[in-house]
Amino acid sequence: MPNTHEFLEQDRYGHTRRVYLPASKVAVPDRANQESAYARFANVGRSTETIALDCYSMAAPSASLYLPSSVPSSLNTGQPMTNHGMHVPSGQQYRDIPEMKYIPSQHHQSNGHGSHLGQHHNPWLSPSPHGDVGHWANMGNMHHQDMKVSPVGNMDSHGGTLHHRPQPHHQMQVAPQHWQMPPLQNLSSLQNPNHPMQHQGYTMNMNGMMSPTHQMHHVLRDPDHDLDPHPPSDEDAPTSDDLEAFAKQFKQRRIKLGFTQADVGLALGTLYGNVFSQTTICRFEALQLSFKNMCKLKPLLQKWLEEADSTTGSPTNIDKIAAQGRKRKKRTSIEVTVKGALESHFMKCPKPSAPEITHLADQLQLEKEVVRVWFCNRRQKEKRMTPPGNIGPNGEIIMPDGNDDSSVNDGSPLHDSCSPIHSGGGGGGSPVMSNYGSSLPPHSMNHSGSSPMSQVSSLLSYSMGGHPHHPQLHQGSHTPPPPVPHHYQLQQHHNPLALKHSPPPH
DNA sequence: ATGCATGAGAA
DNA sequence: TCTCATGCATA
Repeated sequence: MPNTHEFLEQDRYGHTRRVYLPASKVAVPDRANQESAYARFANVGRSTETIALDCYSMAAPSASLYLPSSVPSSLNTGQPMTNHGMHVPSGQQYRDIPEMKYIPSQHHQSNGHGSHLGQHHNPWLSPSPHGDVGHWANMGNMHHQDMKVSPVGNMDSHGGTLHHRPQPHHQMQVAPQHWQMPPLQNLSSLQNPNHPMQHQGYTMNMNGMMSPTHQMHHVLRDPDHDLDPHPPSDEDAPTSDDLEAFAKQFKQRRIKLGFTQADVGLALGTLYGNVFSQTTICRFEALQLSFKNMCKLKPLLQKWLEEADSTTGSPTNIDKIAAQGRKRKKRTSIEVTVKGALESHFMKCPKPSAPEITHLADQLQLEKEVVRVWFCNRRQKEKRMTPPGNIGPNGEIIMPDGNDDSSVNDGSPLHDSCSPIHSGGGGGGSPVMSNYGSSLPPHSMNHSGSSPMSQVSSLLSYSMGGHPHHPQLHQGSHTPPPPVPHHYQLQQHHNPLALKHSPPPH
């Protein structure tokens, strides 16, 4: 194969595969902005809605009957769909680049960023059919009993009430968007429009919506049909590949059908009694959920997809649930520099003790709680983003640096105490995501002016000098990471190319 | 799409 | 007090 490049690709779950790409495809994507951790999926990237819009124009006519909330009125007017006038991120036009995922980095690093390092623990690795995963996966129907959010319970889970619309739902209201007025055709069969409380799903089980006629669809019979070319395992214990494939396909279908992530989340509630947020759907598509979580959601989404696929043209009663009002602590915005310090600290000690947290909080002038939560989230993020083991150029599995804290992500409890805040301890940090992302803004380095800043500075310098065992991309060797300037995470995702630009080992 | 937050359940 | 699933709010 003359003009073909061969790559070893490692999926986020740690599986490797060989990939051949025509040289012509091996080019730097012009979507340098691709920020998803899983940008490798052509469509799994940014601008979901943008894509949706673009795709919408291609959607079957019937799709218009659905008029998802995200579809601009122009559609109704029968105007051609173009990006004009829509919020299409500048210069970012969706193009169906089917295999952007194969654009490798210099180090066979196919993964946007996560690929680094190995972690012992990998929730993503082969789920045991009898383990959690199996449990979830086998839920088949996914009854609410297993869900935290029970059909009824979820109503108040946020301290709010469900406002559902008594009327026949054919107006997916997401907001007062009058332009979307799906035709009533068939509505009658959907449900009794007169049933004020047919809260589908909430007070009963899923299914409070599809008309029998719709349910009859064969699709329901054969879940795998046309969904996943992958074999059977799907329902029982999805493999990481299954999940990956499904997520990808799900997204594509969803988009083609013209639904937004939010639509889906709500529909799930309507259909099966479990409402999910846009966030969750988004994360599912981006494979940013835990393996177990993915397994849990998959059947639901699969079902939804089947329904949606089989009912195109007829309106589902996608009720929107009014945003619940609950007092939530206002989201604190942590300064970049401070974040850098936290990140730095995290590298050395992903699981600081209470006193350490307090100390840190003091230094950074943050609430202790904020710091605590930050670490929790950071750990969580780490788990989600960190693929299992890294695969070297030769295909061998690279384990995390011996030197470090294997506690991270190995499923076992993290070491409780990372050495105190003092330098020296060669980092037990975690091989974290593409810290190659972007370097800290210049200003974060110099000037140590006021309080937190000076503290930050010291923290920074500390970690820098101390060879943050920075982990990322040990591409294929155990060789100690090159002295990289503290690239705190800072948006690894925002610049996938950064990875590609990372200094070659040699 | 993602950062910070909440709350349930487990340790 | 942690992990985990999840979501509001926001970039």
